[in-house]
Amino acid sequence: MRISESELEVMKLLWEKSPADLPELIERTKQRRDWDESTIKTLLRRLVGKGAIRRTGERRSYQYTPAISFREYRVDLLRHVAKSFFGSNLVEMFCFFVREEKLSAEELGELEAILKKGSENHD
Amino acid sequence: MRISESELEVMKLLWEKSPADLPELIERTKQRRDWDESTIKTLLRRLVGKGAIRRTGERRSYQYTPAISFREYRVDLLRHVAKSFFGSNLVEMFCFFVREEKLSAEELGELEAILKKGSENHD
DNA sequence: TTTTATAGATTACAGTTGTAGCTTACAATT
DNA sequence: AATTGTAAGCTACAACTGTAATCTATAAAA
Repeated sequence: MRISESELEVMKLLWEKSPADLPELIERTKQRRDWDESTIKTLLRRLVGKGAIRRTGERRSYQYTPAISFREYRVDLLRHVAKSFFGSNLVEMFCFFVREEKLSAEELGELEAILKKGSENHD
Repeated sequence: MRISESELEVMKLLWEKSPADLPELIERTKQRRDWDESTIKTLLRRLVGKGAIRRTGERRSYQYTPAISFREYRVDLLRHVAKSFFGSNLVEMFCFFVREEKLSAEELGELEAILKKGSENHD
């Protein structure tokens, strides 16, 4: 189930806060994109069609909720990237990142701390 | 300059080895995708049009070469993902990854080593 | 009860993508 | 010189995307 760029914008609104109804989504969209209301309606409809969001409640006041969580989505996305561009090798992807992104000393420190905490959960 | 999924397949061939000419690309594509030769020609044409690959040499034996390196492409991609899904916060993206991917102890060790080496380049 | 505002449905339309067929020009072969 | 194989060019066409206008039904307002 592929979610397009524009559709993602709507998903993000819902991930930030849901359920939400149309007026609310229209309102919150205005803060970031200059879309006509129709556009939002179309995107909602397509997302419901794709099964990416669920619609509940009564006609005229439907509530929209994401059907996949932000967490899931991000996990899948990173896995896809890892698979598609790093031969599924997560470590390689990390290395690449550290190497290319020239993280600051603080950032590197933070990461080390994270890793340390991570290892504690193992033997 | 957006490169589509199918186009990426062709880019990957070229990133692995280039310059390459059409017969070679057709041959190498057969190993992974069941595409008609026409499809490859179309994708090449579109990629040249988009400026993603360069064409040199004589008509009838053009050589194709990527115009962006694999490295650049991956950097841009990861930055895009970081920006679009982690508020541009690379560290957060890493954390998420470490947290969600349940890396093995060895992998975590590797990463720590990498980070350590990374910090050495800083003061 | 009539009017009005509007959520949601339907239709639109150009650009992109996935996938491929048909045409042309020319280098190599006969 | 005639034939042929095939890069490269041109055309095709349906599905998906980005973006929106128009229509319809109904809850709220007057």
